[in-house]
Amino acid sequence: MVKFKRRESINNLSASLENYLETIAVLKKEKKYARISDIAKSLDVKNSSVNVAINFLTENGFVIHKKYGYVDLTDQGEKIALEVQRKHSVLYRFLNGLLFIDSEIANKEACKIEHLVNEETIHRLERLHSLLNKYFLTKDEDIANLKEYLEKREE
Amino acid sequence: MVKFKRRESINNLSASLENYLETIAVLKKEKKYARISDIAKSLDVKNSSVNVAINFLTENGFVIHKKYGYVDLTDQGEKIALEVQRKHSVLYRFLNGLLFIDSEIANKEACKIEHLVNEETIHRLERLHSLLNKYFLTKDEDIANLKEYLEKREE
DNA sequence: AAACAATGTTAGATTAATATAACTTTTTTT
DNA sequence: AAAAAAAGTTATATTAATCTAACATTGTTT
Repeated sequence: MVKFKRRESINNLSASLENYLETIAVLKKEKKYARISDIAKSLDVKNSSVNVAINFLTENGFVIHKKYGYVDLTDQGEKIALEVQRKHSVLYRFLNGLLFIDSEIANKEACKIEHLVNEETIHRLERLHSLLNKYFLTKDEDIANLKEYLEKREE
Repeated sequence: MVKFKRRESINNLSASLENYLETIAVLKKEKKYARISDIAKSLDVKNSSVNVAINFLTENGFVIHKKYGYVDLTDQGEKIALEVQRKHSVLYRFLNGLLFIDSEIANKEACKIEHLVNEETIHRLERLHSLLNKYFLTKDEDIANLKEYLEKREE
């Protein structure tokens, strides 16, 4: 059994630990609570792995968890979960809604990128997307043309 | 001493191993050859770490290296190095040249993202960038306006 | 060519993240 | 309420990637 330690990423948490927080937030929204096994199922890892991570997150003030009980986020944990969710959402919408990347792939890529880009980058990506939507993609025709252009390979 | 194994990422190589290949390609372009210690310096890791990685890459046909000699890429290794370099370049130009992210940060983010996005995503990002350059960012004024818009926080 | 410096290699240790397997607690079923 | 199932916990093992430290080889200087 190895203890987790803090690492890179904005809040000093590893991608893996950020994922645990994000997943707890999603589960809480979906079913009002998050159990160890729910988290394990969502992330496709074993209960024991979740346990180790949750112990670390508990000891460091990101989640609340007493033995055999539900897992909850502290304010600090929730703040990070929300930040990661926002990054995911902006990235997903950019990839799927503007670049027309297949939704499953867009989701997977967003999942990975969300842990390693700065908030400022996300902000500017979001601004670019909304600027284009507002001024250059007002008609269905514009959108169809963009899609066609992006998919083209030759030239 | 632990053996490397193949993992995710397009070509089935981990981000770390892709980085070694990319670095070798860069060094070869810069100084015509790549030594273990050059690679270590570039990646800010120790010689011994480079050695372990290079042994794995040699055994699996990505690089050529005999004891105490220079490191070279096989065709297979070079192919991957070029792909990663292309991803880096598209990502960097998008982040720095279109989103106006500070060049050092843009470079760091490109370095991380380059190992986990599909070629198709890179292609579309490049197409979007060149489309915008061609039709909507022809005057210096347009570019300045975009920069201002992207940086804005309110509203 | 001997001495020294630089570079490269190897073995073993460490870290983060995961898994397996045995065990405990809680929940559900009968 | 006893038995069975489900969920949670713990210890130990494994993997990728790195490090330290000892050692070997090569290159450079005198």
